[in-house]
Amino acid sequence: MPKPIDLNQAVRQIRKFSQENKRPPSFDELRKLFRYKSKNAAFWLVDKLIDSGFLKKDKQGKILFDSFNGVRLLGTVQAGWPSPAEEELADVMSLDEYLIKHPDQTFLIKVSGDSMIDAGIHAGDLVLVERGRQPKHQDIVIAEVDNEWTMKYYEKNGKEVRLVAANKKYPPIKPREELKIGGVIVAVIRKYK
Amino acid sequence: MPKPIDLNQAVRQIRKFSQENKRPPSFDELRKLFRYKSKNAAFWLVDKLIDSGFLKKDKQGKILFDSFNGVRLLGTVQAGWPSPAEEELADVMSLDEYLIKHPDQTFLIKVSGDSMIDAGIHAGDLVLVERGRQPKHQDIVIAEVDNEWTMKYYEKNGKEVRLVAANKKYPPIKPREELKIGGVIVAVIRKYK
DNA sequence: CAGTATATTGAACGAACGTTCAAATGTCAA
DNA sequence: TTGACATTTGAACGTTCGTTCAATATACTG
Repeated sequence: MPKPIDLNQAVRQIRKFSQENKRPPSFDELRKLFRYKSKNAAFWLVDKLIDSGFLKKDKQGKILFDSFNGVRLLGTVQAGWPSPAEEELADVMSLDEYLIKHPDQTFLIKVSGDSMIDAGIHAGDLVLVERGRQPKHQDIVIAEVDNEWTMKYYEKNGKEVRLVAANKKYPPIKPREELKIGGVIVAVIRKYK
Repeated sequence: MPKPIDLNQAVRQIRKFSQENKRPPSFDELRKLFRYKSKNAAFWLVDKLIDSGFLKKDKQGKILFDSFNGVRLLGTVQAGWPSPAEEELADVMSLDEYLIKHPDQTFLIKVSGDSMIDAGIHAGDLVLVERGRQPKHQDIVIAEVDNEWTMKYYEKNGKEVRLVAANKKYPPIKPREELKIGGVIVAVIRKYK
């Protein structure tokens, strides 16, 4: 038999194509990518990748790449750096899909101020905010207090609701009238450099 | 003239299709999506969206959606909640593309331990690590110290290199021999719930 | 060496693709 | 009412699409 093909590398090439073109390749584009002379060789390759669970096809037979935008998810810091073999097997995860469940109701907002500093949320961080969701006890919310918007812990004991900053400088707030909640923080993102 | 179409809503529908199908729609799929009877109506719509800068086409004429995975990027927390008009105009940003410049060299690792707690990096957070990059002064790196991998600040004064934890509990380390750097932290991600 | 499973070629098919053109529709202003 | 313009229809074109089939090449096994 001819030399067996490296499925992992094939997937990587297809992922690269998809990232660059923002869409999965067609079979003829795959033929060029792998330097086949026949389109059917690509067809055959894709079938093999599907059998191995790397790819899918949609109803029209087009290649469906579940998460061509993403990073490999490895173990923990302590585990240190994995071997190349482990790297290959790592799951690829799209941060967008992982963090954003409801794209229409989710926004990215830059943090200013230090009211949540003890929760590890610094000025300059980005927070993913989902609006229109009912906050639960100890969720971090964006709320309007005295005509100003801030981030606070949402604390509910029985019927009493308090807004608590993660910073001793700021006292807890018991909203007297209606409580305006802009949204619930679902994630924090800090980018360096 | 017939009633003008809502470009913003059109873009939103196309984005939704792209998210669900992991690829941009074809013109015939657009026809169905907008309930046109002629494929050319969709063609015309796309032309208009391109003129307005919402879309592009690639060399093959296929619809190219720059970031159909993404969130709308709004202002700051203090600015509070924007009006619907502002929401429409907000830039859509893909977290994957924003955070990951070199997909092949970037990994997601779960943080254990508290060595970087004062830098707002908690146990359970995810860090994006880029390998094979030369760390600069004050970068956060993953390094091997005494056969253990940890996160530390990389500090370089002249020729002397130190690894400093963001936690007073741990003393700075001056590596005696070679210094094994696993990678440089480019982002921190914390997901709630 | 022959046998066999894997891998690749080449040609062909109907369907879906992006694109074009001419014609028809609706709606507002004059 | 009419003219001007924006939108939609419908049909047609060459091209690329996913898929199929038969034939061939490759490299390991017995």
